[in-house]
Amino acid sequence: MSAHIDLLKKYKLTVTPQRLEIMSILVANGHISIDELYVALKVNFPSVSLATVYKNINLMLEKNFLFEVQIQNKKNVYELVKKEHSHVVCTECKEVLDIYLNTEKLFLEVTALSHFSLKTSSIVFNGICENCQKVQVS
Amino acid sequence: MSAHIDLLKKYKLTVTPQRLEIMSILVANGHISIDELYVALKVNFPSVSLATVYKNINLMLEKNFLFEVQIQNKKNVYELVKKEHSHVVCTECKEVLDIYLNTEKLFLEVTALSHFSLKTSSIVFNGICENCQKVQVS
DNA sequence: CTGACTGCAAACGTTTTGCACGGTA
DNA sequence: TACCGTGCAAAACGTTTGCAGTCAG
Repeated sequence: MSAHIDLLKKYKLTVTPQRLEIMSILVANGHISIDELYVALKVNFPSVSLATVYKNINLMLEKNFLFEVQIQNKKNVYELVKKEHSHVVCTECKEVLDIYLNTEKLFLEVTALSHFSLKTSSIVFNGICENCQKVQVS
Repeated sequence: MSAHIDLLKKYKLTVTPQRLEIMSILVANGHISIDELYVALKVNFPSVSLATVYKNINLMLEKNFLFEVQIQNKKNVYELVKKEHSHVVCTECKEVLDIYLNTEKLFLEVTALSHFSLKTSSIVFNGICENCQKVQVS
């Protein structure tokens, strides 16, 4: 897809087949861990190395092309940078959901309390998703 | 301090000199990384091993005696479990501040949007603290 | 053609493990 | 005394690095 090519160029990243595949996998999955990405990449690039995955992830993080989400009791996951948002994680099945909150008031409150000049936030809620709630009842 | 002894017992942790010292360090520092804790422990226990630090931290996390705070571009820090709260981190000097927010409305909003049964939240704000703001201006 | 990316293997830092010894209850 | 914790050394694990060959621009 040429949209992927344009996006890579916009972020000053050389276009390689591996990178395009990484992008497709990210778009398809939303969030993905290093391991999962490596396994998924192997489908079409059987000889890809883990070093390549790490090098790309790190480069993409530096260029602010990717965002890293840290989750309790779970490996970090990575997603394409988009509008700032929060995450909800199921402690049972580990599913990660994007959630768009209006954090304006929260930022004001924290600024007033801390006197920090705030830049970003990392907000993760932990709970049990609808599906896993049903499983527990039955 | 016997309060520390009682607290360890409450969490079903055997009382040892090393653990009491870990608690004192935690109380004195608020939040601390593994390395910092190891260095601080060595002051009074020069022969303490890093393995002991890890074993204690992991045990205390399991017993919900300690809480792990994950911070972007910084090593994890650990704190004694207390009332749920959020954190503000200075991206310059890496200072970590506790902050008590009323997150009730936020929980309701997220519940409505996600249909998760929420348990906990992990909220970290990143910005520049008062001191570092002054430094930048001058 | 030049610089950047890939894949491999080795190196590195962090965390975990097994074991013998010593301390706690 | 029986169990648990400590310290040491080795092992395991995840991540990074250097290099030679290849690809992108």
